[in-house]
Amino acid sequence: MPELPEVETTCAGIRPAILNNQISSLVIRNYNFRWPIAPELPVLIQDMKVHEVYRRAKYIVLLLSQGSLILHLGMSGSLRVLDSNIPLKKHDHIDINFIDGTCLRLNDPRRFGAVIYTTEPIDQHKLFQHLGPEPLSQSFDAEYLTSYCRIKNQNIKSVIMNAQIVVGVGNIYANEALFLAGIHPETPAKSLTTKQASELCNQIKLVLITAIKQGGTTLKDFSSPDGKPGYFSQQLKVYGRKGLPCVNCQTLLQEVRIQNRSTVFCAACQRQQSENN
DNA sequence: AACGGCACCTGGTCGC
DNA sequence: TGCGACCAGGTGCCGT
Repeated sequence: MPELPEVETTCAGIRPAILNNQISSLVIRNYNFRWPIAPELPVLIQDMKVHEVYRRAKYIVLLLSQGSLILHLGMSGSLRVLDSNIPLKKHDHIDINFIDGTCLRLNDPRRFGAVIYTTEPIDQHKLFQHLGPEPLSQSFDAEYLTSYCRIKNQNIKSVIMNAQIVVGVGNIYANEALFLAGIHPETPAKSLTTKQASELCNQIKLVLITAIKQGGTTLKDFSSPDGKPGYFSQQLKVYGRKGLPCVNCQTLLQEVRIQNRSTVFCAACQRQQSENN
């Protein structure tokens, strides 16, 4: 479910309810996430105040009075802000309760997500220290992307999905950005022209910004913390459209698997390059 | 060192 | 209708 725009939407949705709020209790109904949740976590964060709520890559970070709580939604996680007396749904595994009666409830059917407490500075945490720049930051630009393309023996899709190079570009938006930039996903990164890298960089930013404005992409059952769906799915041009006509040229869209992920493209609009730069 | 593939889970869909 | 096979938005880690 959640790629960067979904996490951003979630972050913005929960912030007003929990910023400067004080945690009264933590209820864990299932400890078995990607990494087992520390049994002492409720004691550790009880009575702490939330001083900041922000996103880094696809992680949501709650900066507390002491230390930070790191949340990751994995493939199927979602957070809702509600009253703590609202009945539980299936897979509601964790409640963070606040003194004003607010409850931040984590639902995650597949439990690929994570809940981690750390007292380290976030950037030094093991999960964060090798992360590349944010795609919407100025440090992610054509020159930067080109420099990585030159040294990687991989196709371009794998490069833009590599979190050490740039964070937050998941499968859906990788597919979309490559289509919008007119680049075949299997193009060797090394053969990208400067112009193509520049176009790709711009389209990655554009598609993410557009999706954030629309509240993310609703596939299956993603919804933001207030329960509203995202509307970006209506604008997907290639993802999930294998065999359907290209929105530009009507050529039937093809699918290949890259790193075992569904990769849909238009063979006419995204031609493999035969000549190098 | 760098890369490809696996693993972690549940649930939805598709074909028989 | 039922059952099994297969697929899904992420990503750290393992083996090669």
